[in-house]
Amino acid sequence: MPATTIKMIANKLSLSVATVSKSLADSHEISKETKLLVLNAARDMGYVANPYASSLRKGRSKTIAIVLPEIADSFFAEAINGIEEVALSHGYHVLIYLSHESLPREQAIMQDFKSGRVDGILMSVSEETSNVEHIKAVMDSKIPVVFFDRVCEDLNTTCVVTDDFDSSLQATNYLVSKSCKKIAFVGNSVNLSINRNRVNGYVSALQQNGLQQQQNVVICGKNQEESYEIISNLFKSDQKPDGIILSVEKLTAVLYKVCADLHINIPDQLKVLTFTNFNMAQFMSPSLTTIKQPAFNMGKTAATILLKKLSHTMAFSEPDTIILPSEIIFRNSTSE
Amino acid sequence: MPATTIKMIANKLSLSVATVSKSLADSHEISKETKLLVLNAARDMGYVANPYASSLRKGRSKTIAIVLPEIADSFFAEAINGIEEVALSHGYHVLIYLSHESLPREQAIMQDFKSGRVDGILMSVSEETSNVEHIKAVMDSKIPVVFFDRVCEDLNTTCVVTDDFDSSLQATNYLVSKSCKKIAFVGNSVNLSINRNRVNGYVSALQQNGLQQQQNVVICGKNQEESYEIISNLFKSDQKPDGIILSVEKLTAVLYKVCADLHINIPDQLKVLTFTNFNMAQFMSPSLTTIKQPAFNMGKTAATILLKKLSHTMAFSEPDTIILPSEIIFRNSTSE
DNA sequence: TTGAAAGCGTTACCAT
DNA sequence: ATGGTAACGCTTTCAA
Repeated sequence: MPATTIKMIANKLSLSVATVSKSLADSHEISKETKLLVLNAARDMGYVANPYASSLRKGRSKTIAIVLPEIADSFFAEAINGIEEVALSHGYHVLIYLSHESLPREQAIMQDFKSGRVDGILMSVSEETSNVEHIKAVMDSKIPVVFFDRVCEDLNTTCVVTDDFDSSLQATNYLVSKSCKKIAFVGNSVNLSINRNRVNGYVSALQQNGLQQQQNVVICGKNQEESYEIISNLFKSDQKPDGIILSVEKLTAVLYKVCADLHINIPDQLKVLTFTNFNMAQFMSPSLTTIKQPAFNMGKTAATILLKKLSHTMAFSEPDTIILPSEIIFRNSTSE
Repeated sequence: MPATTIKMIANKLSLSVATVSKSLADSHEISKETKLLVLNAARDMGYVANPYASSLRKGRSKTIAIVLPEIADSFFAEAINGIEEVALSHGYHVLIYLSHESLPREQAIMQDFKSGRVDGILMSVSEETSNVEHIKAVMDSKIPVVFFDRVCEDLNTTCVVTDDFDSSLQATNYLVSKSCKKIAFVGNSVNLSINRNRVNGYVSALQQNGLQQQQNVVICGKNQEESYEIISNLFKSDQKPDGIILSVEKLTAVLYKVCADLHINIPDQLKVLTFTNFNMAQFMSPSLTTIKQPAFNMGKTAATILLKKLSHTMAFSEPDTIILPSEIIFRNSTSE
């Protein structure tokens, strides 16, 4: 059964394709009666417009892309939910691309976008993304990009972020108030502004408390095994921490495992908190103190802004940073 | 900067568009020298083919759709990973659609596919999907559908599932061996074959152990709050269970909360296990016994089969059921 | 080996 | 209010 086309409807009703097309678009040039006729025929014949013909002709696709480092992370999963909700309600389709934290992969993905496949892009950059030429190139070809969470601050477009510096500062201060003296910060490399902000918040808090000598920023490994080694070595050094801030959700499992294996009691010997959205944190053993990002809302906000740019009710590259607050949820991993 | 077209390359090289098009497609009709010329020019000019023009002309889009109930579930997130890997490596693009467990929404999504937007569909049906006409209609329009996890068995196409019946049976037997006498099964409505299989496995195990009188299948609510009520009422009835099998990842948090609130000790007073992929189960309190589906592999397998159908190396609607085994991981929530 | 031209299904301009 | 037709950028057939 081949798809119904405008031409087939036109033939059936002895109308021109132009008239049918305009009727379907609910143009005011067309009489009420004709419109009704066309709409009914279209319904009866199961007509659905060919999006490729339409996109080709109109020069836009009603499609946006989400480019993410990964998906098995509760933050990104929730963010996609928010994005999808907005996209759907505006009749947009969503293509998803995973960079898997690889710059070459991200570059290849962006290269494809020069084709005009998507009208706009929502993006959280990969861990390796220090060079941003591939992103700039796409923006130069007039395709708006809105960053969320992992942003490129120097790229002159809208960024939707959370208050990483403040959260990190507040979290560190909290650990200090719980009498931690040697607090380590474990995260990804500081390529990304998000990580720099978190590290800076941590460092500032240490300074405020005269603990700058104890500063200890640890970069985790490429995989769970490497991270396990790195973290477990932490406890064998003379820098042995009594508090840890994790900047990566996945490290939580690793750290809990290290502690189990080395018989380190949380929170007695070590206080732990994690940047994560993960809603079962409350049922972990011990329950995990978290800095919870407004993931759904960040996705929703970023998508709303992108669509606003696409509808030209907002300047193409209006640079702007929107900060949605995270929430620190205190649980047992930080209180004895 | 408008996108480069074949025509622009043709003009620059004083060649015809036909020649350029064939060169880019690496056709044997074209001489080595010309090809090289074209390829270099294309590279220099930053040419990327317009996918909409190409799709319109060729009648296929090199795009597939994933239709899912939700994304904030570790199973689906992992499955998407598997799908994306296969799609990418074959040059396919992935559109994502969330039904949010709503049949009307799923119907609207499927309706759109009649447009030819995608070449094929990977699908896990919504909770409400008892009527499957909308899916049949798409299949009738020659767009292959491959189901994974939440399948429609009577729809005459390939399904990728896990051994739900066996896992459920084995899990139930295990609880019996741990001296549970009143085992409840809490899940979604039995619309879906996946849920029926799990329930049937549970019932069979009860029968094998002469416990059929204690059969107790509970349908959870639409949201966390409703589920909380339903589950907490369970413990106030005379059917008060000493073992629970959860068929839905999200219910784990709810059940743990109920137990905390009602001061029910897991595993002493109640043994619990959950169908989930969730990799932090080992760090929950108590650590959670899980039936872990091969999510990544299921996604990968389903995608591979779909692409095989698309490349016509496999019959369009070759019905087949591929069963990948789940793994039961025994932890403290089921052993005192 | 290369090129001209038709056509994919739609939209939009210009007539009528 | 309706219709003819060109054009979007590409692929493919056929001719040179």
